[in-house]
Amino acid sequence: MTDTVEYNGITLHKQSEYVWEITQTGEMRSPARVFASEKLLSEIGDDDTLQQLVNATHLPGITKYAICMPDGHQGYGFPVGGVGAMDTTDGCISPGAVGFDINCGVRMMRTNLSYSDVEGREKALVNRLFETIPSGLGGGGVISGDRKTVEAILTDGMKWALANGYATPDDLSHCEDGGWRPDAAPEHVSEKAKNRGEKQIGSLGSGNHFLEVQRVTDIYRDDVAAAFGLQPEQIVVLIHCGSRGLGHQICSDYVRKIEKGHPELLAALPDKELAAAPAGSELATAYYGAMCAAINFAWVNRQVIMHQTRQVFAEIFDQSPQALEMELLYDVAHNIAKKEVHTVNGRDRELYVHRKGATRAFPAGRKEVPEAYRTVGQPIIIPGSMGTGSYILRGGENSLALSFGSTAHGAGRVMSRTQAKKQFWGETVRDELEETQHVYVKAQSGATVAEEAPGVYKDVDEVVRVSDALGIGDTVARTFPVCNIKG
DNA sequence: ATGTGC
Repeated sequence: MTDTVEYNGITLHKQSEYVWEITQTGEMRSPARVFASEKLLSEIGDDDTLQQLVNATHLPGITKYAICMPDGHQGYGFPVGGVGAMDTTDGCISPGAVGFDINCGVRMMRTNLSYSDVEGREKALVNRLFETIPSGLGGGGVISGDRKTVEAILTDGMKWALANGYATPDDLSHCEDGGWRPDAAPEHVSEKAKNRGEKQIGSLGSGNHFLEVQRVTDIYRDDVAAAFGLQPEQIVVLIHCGSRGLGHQICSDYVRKIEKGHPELLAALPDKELAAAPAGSELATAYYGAMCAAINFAWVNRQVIMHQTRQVFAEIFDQSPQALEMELLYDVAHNIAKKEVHTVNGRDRELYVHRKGATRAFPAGRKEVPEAYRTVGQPIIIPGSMGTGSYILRGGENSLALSFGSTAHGAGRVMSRTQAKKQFWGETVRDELEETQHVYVKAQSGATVAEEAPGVYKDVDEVVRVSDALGIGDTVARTFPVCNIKG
C-alpha cells in the first residue's frame, strides 16, 4: 500500500482508507483533505481540482481543513465537491465557494405506484411531463411573476408556495430548513437578478438539470428505508435544478463587488476567482442576505415543478395526488453557504459552512434534521447518471467530526461538455438508453443529452461506497431511471 | 450552472 501519491506536483499523504491529506505549507492557513478511493483520487488529480483545494486553504478563517469529496472536480475558483468552513467573526464568505447556481439541489417525491403501474405508459408520462414543465435556456416558467411575486418568494421561500396553493404543510416540514431561510434580504438582490427571476418561476433549466421518474431497486438499511417510506419497485420522482438566472446574476454581481470592495483580501489569495468578503463587512452581510434569498427562490422553483408533476401524474393515472401519496421525501441543497455551529477542538463555533457541489449530511439527533427523520438522520439524495441510477443515503455518525456534516452530491463529471459532444451523439445516446435499459429520455436539445451521457460521469457506486465506508453518509436505497426530461 | 461577456 502506498502512503504518498503525487498529482500535478501536489503530494497527498494517506491517513487511512479513503482519507488523503495535503500538508499545510507556505501561505496555506490549514491542511486540506480529500475523501476518495485510489481510483477516484486519480480522476480528481487529473485536472486543477487539487490546486483549487490548496488555494481554498488560503481563505481567512478556514477551519480544520478544506475538503474535497469523492465526486470532486474543478470549478470556478473552488472545487465542485468542496467544503470550507470559515469563522463568522474573523473569517470570510466567498461567492466562488458557493457556486453560480445558488441552491442548486435535488428533491425526491414518493408515490404509492409500483413500476408495474408505469410500465408501458412511460412515453405518455414523459411527453406530458415535458409539455407541463418548462425546460431549457429561456423558455419561461410555470408562473409569470411580477416584481412583487418575486420579492415575496425571495423573502418567504416555500411559505409563499404554501400560501399560493403550490405546496402542502407536509412539503415544508420535509424540506431542509422548512423551505425558508429567514436571513434572506431581497433588498440586496439587484434589479437585474429580480428581472431574470420573474420569468423563471417553475423552470428546470439546462445542463445537468433534469426531472426523472425512477423505481426503487435496492434497499440497504431496512429500518431507515421504512422511516423514509421507501420500498422495492416503488415509483419516486427526482427533481434536480436551482435558482436559474436569478442565482447566477447574484453570484456575478457579488463576485464583482467583492473583487472591487476588498482588494487587500483579494491580493492575498492565489486565485481571484476565490474573491471573499471579510466576516462582518457590509458586503459579507449583503451577499449572505442575497444568497439566502436565492436559496428561497430555488426551493420555490423545485416546489412549483413538483406541483406540476403532481398534476401530470393525477391526469395520467386518473387519481388525485393525495390518493397517489405524492409526498416530498426531502430536498437537499448542493450550492450554499450557511451559518452553522460546529464543535472544533472542544469549542462550539459559528461558521459559514460553504458546500459547493456537496450536501449537508447531518446525523440523527441534530436539531436541524426534520422531526420525521431526527432519530435516523437526514435523507441525502445523490443523483447518478441517466444510465446508472441514484442513491438515497442518510446522514452518517462521523459526518460532524470529519466533514462539518457533509457528503458528496453526485457522480461528478470525468469529461468536459466539449469533450462529451465530440465523443457522443445525443440521438444515439437516447436510443440506446431506450432500447437496452428501457429508460425514456426527452430533451430540448440533443447536445444536452450528449453532454449528460452516462459515460461522462464518474462511478456513482464508488462515490457512495466511500461516503458509506467513512460513515459520513450511509446508503439506504438505490433507484433506477424510468423516464427523464431535461433542457 | 448561465439571455454561454469586457
